[in-house]
Amino acid sequence: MSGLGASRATSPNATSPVPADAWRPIGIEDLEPVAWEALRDSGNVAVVAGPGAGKTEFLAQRAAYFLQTGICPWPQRILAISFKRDAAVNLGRRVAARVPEHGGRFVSMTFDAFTKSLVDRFAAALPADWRMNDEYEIRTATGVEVRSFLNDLAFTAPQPLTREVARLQPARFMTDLVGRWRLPTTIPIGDEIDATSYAVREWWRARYLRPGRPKLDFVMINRLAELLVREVPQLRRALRMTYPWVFVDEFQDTTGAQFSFLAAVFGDKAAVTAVGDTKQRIMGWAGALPQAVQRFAETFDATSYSLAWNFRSSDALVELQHVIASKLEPNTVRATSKATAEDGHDPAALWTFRSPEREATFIADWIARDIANSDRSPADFALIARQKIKDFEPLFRSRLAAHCIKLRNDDAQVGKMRLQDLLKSETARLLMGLLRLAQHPQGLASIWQDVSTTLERVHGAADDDVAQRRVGEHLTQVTEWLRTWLRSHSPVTTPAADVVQEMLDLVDSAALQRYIKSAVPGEDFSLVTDAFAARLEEASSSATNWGEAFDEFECADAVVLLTAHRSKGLEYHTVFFLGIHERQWWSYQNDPREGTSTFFVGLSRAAQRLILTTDRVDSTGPLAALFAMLKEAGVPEVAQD
DNA sequence: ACAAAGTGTTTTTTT
DNA sequence: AACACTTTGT
Repeated sequence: MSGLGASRATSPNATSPVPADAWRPIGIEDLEPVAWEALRDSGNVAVVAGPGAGKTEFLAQRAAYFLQTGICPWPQRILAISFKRDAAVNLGRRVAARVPEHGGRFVSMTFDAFTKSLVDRFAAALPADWRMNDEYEIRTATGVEVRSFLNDLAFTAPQPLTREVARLQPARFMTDLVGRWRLPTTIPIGDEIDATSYAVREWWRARYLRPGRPKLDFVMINRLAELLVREVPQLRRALRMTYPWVFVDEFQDTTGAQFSFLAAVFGDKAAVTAVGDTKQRIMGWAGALPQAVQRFAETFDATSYSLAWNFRSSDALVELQHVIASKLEPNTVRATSKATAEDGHDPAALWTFRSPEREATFIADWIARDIANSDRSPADFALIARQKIKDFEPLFRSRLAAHCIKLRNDDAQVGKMRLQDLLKSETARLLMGLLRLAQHPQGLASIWQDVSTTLERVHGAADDDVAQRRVGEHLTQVTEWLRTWLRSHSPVTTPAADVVQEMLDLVDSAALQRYIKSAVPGEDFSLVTDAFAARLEEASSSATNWGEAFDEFECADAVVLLTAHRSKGLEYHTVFFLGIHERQWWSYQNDPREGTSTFFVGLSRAAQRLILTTDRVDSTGPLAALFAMLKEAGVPEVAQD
């Protein structure tokens, strides 16, 4: 079997292996002693690591170690699985930068991309009862669809099951029931044992096992992939041979379906490295297993390692984080801060305000003053809230604008996308790169590099000098044309859609679309270009020149406003955690564990300063536990009115 | 026609 | 908890 990986591997004699004990980390000073142990452990490994421990960096170094020492010899590969596309791309890039000569043997993709690729390639090998009669379509069932399905089923279910079927929870149906149901090789007719199996089988009948196009969502694709690897031993063997090493990032977010898939493919014979932090599990409502990391260690008989260094936060903030971490996991070891401590300011405070307006004004003034008195820039500050980011945006935008400081709402809806996703998409990066090159007459080397690398891939010129030169010349021309075009069009009067169209006319947009489809599957080309146009329209409406419009589009140097969920994995010098009150944290009492984790994730983004805000410190209300933790950590309360 | 009562949503990922 | 939206009752 060939071509299981996404990219081609480099030839075997590109480099000679480095002896294992002579190997040194690349691009970083050193690793902590426990990380060294975990890195050298070639079995199943569970790495537990808190905020700022450098989980992704650890995986990148472990990959470099395996590839350079020949522990993972050519042509074998490492498979890295992440949950978010963005995380998969970041990890892939990091490894490619560390070990370019082996980059092709590090395959980094999302869980869903991996399972879908298996179903797409090997659907013909599915057992007869599960064979697809037509091309499937991806349709995620809405809550309403699931609810009405279960409602109807309660009436049609056989007598002894009706009561139980009626009691099934629609919200948990897909993740917990469909997700954990292993598809039987042959579908039994009648004789249902229990309500769950009956309901799930009927779900498959209604969406998949029926005439017409099957409707699948990612949970169902996962189940088909699990059935494939369970039923087709050759496929299982091929996967294990191709990928003797498997990395899974953010393991605490693993769902039941994903866990059982991993066990089915790599349960033995492959060495799986799971990295995660149970204390940062904030996706439980989306089906994340409660004890995924612990279960992994047990099921895969993995050796556990706990990283204890924190490269992000000052010692005082690590101490504060430890108080909350201990509530989530009583045996947590206090991390050691490896961040350079700054002095001159208090590490943490809880501010109370009488009104949202006063809060926004005070904080905007405070940020402006802090920037004026330091070498910090707006991008060093983040405003984090639990939810309803929309409510904060106008207030803070206007107050910050008074000091000429921009605000970027990463949670904002742009067309059919979120701003954070748009700014990170491959297509948007390329389009903005082209505009920037056209804008700057002398050109920016890094942007040129970025754009031309992408265009080389678009035109399949990666290993061909002549074709590369042609792409380079073409880019010079495109840049010139675009520059002339922009000169003759004003940002205020030109519809942004025309700018996008002009660019797509200048580059080979068909080739670009094909490239995007193969390189970043899941990135919907027209969705991104529409969102790009919408954002550019907004950004250019008040701009006096194109440069200003592009700055406004990217908002690279701006105070960032985002949800605690969206802030996961990010860090800022100063974090304002807004709205520690019941209106934002109404769901806290439904699930205090997950609520505390969300709190922990948000506040652990801060490197040097953390300021929490509320309207009233209510030490007896529903959020008493949160305020008590802050009190225990010695966070001073300051009434700012 | 309008008010009262009921329901859904909020945090979000994946091709 | 608080809001937006829909259904029901007079």
